[in-house]
Amino acid sequence: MLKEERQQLILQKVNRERKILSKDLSEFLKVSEDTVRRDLNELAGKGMILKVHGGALATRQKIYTYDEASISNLEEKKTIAEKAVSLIRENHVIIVTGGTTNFELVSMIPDHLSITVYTYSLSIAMILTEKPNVEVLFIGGKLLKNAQVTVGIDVIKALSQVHADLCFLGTSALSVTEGLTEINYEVSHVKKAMIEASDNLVLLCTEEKLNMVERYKVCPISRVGTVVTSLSQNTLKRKYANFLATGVDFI
Amino acid sequence: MLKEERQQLILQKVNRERKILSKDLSEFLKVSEDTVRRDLNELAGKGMILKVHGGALATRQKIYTYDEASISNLEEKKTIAEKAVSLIRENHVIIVTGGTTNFELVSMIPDHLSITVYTYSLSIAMILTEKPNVEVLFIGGKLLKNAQVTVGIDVIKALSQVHADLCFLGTSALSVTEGLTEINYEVSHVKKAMIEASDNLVLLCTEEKLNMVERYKVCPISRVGTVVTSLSQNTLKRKYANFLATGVDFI
DNA sequence: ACCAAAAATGCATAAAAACGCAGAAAAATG
DNA sequence: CATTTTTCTGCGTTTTTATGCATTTTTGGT
Repeated sequence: MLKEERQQLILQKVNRERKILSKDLSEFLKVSEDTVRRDLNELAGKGMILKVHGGALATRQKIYTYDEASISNLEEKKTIAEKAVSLIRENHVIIVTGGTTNFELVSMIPDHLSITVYTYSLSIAMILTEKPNVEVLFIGGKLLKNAQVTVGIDVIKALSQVHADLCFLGTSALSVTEGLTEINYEVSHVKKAMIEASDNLVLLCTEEKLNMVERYKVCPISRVGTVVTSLSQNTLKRKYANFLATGVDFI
Repeated sequence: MLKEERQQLILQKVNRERKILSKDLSEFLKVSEDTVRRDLNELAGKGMILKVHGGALATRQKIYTYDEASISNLEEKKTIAEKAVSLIRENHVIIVTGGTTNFELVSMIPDHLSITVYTYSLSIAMILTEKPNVEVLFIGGKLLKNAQVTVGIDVIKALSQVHADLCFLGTSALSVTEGLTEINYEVSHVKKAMIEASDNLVLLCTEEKLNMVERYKVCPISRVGTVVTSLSQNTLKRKYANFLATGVDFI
């Protein structure tokens, strides 16, 4: 690997994750920590990163992909993503919505895994360009500016032509009685279409979304195949027995 | 093999594979590494590649963020973008391809301007989410990972339903005899469809792309409405009279 | 203040680049 | 057409660069 190539990778990783350890870089790039340090020194010399003891920090503040430092409950979301990624099998066709939990999910897809991903989120698509064996199909339509996802009739029509094994939905709110609900009207329709297009529905759900209800209905809880949370089975039994009683698979 | 011929091959290979080793080039071209290095030095002198220890990298990198530091010929591109943005009128429907020059163009769209933009580039779409009065329609399809644009039959089909006032195309290569040509086969097809969908074709073209030819034909020069360069009319007359003779409007 | 981890330093080695040169080929010149 | 000049290319030599390892120094936490 060329030195500049390596430095580009470092820069990319630092800017994405806000911070990075020399040790991790050394392992990731398969070079000695010495070399990593030299690279970090050069990049820091150009002001492209901030070198600190043990690694480096990003200097750039404005980034368009998600900035992990600004994701709330990052650890919880990483736990969820880790569980969720284990549901994906070689050659699967999956649909992924937007949101920070799904962002962690696609970041964790291993390099060797060959799958096809449909998505309507710009940031998710960007991350996926780095996965060598993932075929990405972007669902076009009207761009919703705040969420950076496409919506509208074009999206629904495109989804009607799709057949996926799994659908990973970010969750706005989940309740036993109202099922899955959504803040945004247009997004609720797109999610319905995504569910229609998939054999199996997986919800990525942080604890704060449980027992919540939003304005627009997406689907009843019976339609959900699997809910992925960061909670242990014990905690679930203790605090969320009402969900377990619905028969939906919680992992 | 002619020197020029060899350098064309190098350029192609670098742009296609993003990086290349001198050693591999030497073997591939059946010349000494010395000669390869001399070629790389010449190309790097013209800013067409980035020469590094062990080989070379493409100057055209992925744009993840609005990181102006990594854009080559930034000033030239800003000049071009400034001229180009003045062609846009209130309520226009425009199509924009990818590339760094278009990136500058959309960045310069004033906040008050109400227009509709079709694009197939993730980075362009991301920038446009910041423009309050721009309606963005993203053209979905298979994602080309290095360029971060969508291609394929879905893109062509979607474009067949579009009617735009203006089409701003980034330019890979422009010559009087071969017209507009493109490095990537799939992109060449998408560009054809974009041209079909528009009343008026505008090329954003840095000087280094003039009198160059790539493998895949997009359209003859007669189909081009306006070419936007950073050059003055005087310079154009002096150095590029052959283009002016075609009757195409150069600004 | 002590200790483990991280960083700097010096050194060795291999790879790549630069340099100078020479011969062959191509282009220019009279 | 002959010959002079220029360009192109490869080779041997020297210089520079990149990288890892061993050793010493610094740092930050407890």
